[in-house]
Amino acid sequence: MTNPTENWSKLSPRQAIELQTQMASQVIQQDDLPEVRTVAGVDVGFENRDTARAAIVVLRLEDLEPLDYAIARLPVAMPYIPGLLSFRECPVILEALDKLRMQPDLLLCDGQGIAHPRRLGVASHTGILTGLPTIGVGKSRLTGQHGPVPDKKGAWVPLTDKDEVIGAVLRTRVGVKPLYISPGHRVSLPTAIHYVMACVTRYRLPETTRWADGVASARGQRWLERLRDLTGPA
DNA sequence: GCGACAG
DNA sequence: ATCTTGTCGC
Repeated sequence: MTNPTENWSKLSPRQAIELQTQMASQVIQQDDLPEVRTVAGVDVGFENRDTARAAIVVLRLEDLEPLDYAIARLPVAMPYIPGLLSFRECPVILEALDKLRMQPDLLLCDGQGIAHPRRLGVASHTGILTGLPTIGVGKSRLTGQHGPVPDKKGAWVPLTDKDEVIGAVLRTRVGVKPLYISPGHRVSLPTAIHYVMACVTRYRLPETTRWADGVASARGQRWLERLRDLTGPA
């Protein structure tokens, strides 16, 4: 009854776009976050055409060990339209966040933050809705342009739109496609890059995303067993 | 009008 | 996102 997303399914694409433009003005692109002790990753998977499943896993930043997790399922209310992803995924993401026993200091989302046509990708939108500091971690580009990224771990080049820097294209591992990092909410670009790299070990994706991906995906049972083991049930 | 287009 | 096994390469 107080869920800000409950009427989204009635929005036309044009109304959704208008709402994005409006909400984008609330995004804070500067650092405004507490001392980060825990980082969470969130991902949304689809069990079928009309059921979304969100998985969130909270890790201790220090050693990247899982501390808590939550899973939520919800009927899909909107189709996938490039640029309007958050209207499809935010409802179930909020549901999963509610179930967590421990709120994270920072949240890494699949997809873009401000690297979006109206500067309100799913990470920024989630940040505005929850107040949490967020970072967008995209596996591919939505908008913006960039030059070649040096093939060295940690190397990055700016992602720009006109004269504005909207993110970074970051090489998290040699020999693989780079990631598209952008501030979601209450985090600057340098800080976003910093924390993403702090969560990267030997894989392309940060551990936060790897855990969330594993659990949200169809073959998530395997990951769940490990989680229950490390964090306890629920 | 013609492409591009997160998950 | 999802449908899906093996396979090429560092």
